Amino acid sequence: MSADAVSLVAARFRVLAQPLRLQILQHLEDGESSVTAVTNAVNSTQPNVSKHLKILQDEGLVAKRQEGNTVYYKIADQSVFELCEVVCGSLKVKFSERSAIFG
Amino acid sequence: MSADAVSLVAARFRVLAQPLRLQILQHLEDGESSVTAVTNAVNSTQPNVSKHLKILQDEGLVAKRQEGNTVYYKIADQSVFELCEVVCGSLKVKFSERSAIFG
DNA sequence: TGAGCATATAACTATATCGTTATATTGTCA
DNA sequence: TGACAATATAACGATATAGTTATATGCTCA
Repeated sequence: MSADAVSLVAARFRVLAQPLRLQILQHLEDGESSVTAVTNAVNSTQPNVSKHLKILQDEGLVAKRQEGNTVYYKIADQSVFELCEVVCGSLKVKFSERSAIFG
Repeated sequence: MSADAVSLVAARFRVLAQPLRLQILQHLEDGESSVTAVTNAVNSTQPNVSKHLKILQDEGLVAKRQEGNTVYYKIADQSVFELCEVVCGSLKVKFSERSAIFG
């Protein structure tokens, strides 16, 4: 993998390296949702959620659709959930190994 | 996924969200390597590489072995490469879609 | 048209992270 | 033992990011 490719991969990971953004993605997994609905679901403020949604959109992970004056966001890239599953599997191993150290 | 789990998953992504750390992992994919060898391979400084290796080890992604006064690191979690492949596939789609916008 | 709602943006603060330089630690070997 | 080599740690400066508050934009409907 070239240095440029490595940077882009790192950038993708950085977008995912935020608990709130993961929560937003998790919420959107249930289907498209307005900004207000997302805000309530993740228990944050509207401007903060709006900013995070923009970051997710720039990365191509979500897409938006406007209807009247409300904007609906939805998942645009299912790979996110595949990534989370791989990480969860790895973390499960990691912590069970460390737990085993104490018998 | 619980809020605690989300935080741990985000932390894993954060560790991977660093070009230099990805380069280090990429180098270690070829087999175990001393700190000096890694330092040369990724073209950085010894203290910087040492610090990044510690972060990778704390996350369980690499393991170390000491022999004399040189320390050898190796990959301890192959899931890293699976993650990179998934991301690469996703980025390929993302950029080809954006490229298509311009015909 | 103008009031009100939904969303986006701007400005700011606080915190975290990267890389560097300097130094400590630990092991080898003459 | 003492000098040197390999690695780790400490301290620091610079940059980036998250969250907040305030405000702007844009749509709807009375």
